[in-house]
Amino acid sequence: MERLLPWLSEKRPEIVCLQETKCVDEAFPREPIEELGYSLVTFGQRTYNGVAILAKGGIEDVIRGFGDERFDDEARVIGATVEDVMVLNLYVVNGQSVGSESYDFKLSWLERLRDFVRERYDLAEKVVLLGDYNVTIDDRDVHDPELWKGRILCSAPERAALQALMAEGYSDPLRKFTEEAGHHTWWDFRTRGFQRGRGLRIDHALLSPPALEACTAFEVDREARDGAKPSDHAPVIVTLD
DNA sequence: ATGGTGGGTTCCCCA
Repeated sequence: MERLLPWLSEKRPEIVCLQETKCVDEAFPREPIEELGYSLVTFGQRTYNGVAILAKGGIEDVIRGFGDERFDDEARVIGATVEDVMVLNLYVVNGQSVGSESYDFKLSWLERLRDFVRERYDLAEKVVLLGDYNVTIDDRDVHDPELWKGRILCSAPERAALQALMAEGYSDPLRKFTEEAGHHTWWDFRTRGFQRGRGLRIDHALLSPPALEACTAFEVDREARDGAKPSDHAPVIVTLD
């Protein structure tokens, strides 16, 4: 909250999606956010996971989870409509390491996400599928592709699962503006990755065709990753006209 | 192949 509130005041985004809130809904600190003119919806649990949507406009048609008991005991999905934009906010399973039980769960989870998206959303609408995907799209998202080759966040099956979602009709807006590598969104605390400039791009905002058409800017707010007690992620800011 | 840092809870787990 010490970092979010000043950031909200400075940037004033229309919609903000949070992941890893690690907080039950009853305990969520709503008032300081509402005082800044935002309404919010949350889907949280103690210690792990948790997602929230904040918006200056009205938040409607809220959904929590996939509606599938195999996945919904972990609070990783919240969706809503804000004006003409349908938002799905995701905290994708990390997967720990390639071949682990958690990794298999991650691949199943991504498959379920694809089915959910196919069932729920109309590609003729402005749809934004965003959040911490815990997957790099390709090697341009990796500071050192040789080092990361085949590892968690970069393995071929994870990327294939993300590609399958994108193949439903959702595009990475960064590639509307540039083909260059970089634009990292996450840096590991353990290796002091941010200080060393060794990051990954694992946070994405995938857009339906009308949303992509309306998209006029893409930015990673690296400043928000700096300073005292930062998140290990930097916010991705996508502008739709 | 390993460990490093950080947060939150419990003396360990997850990222």
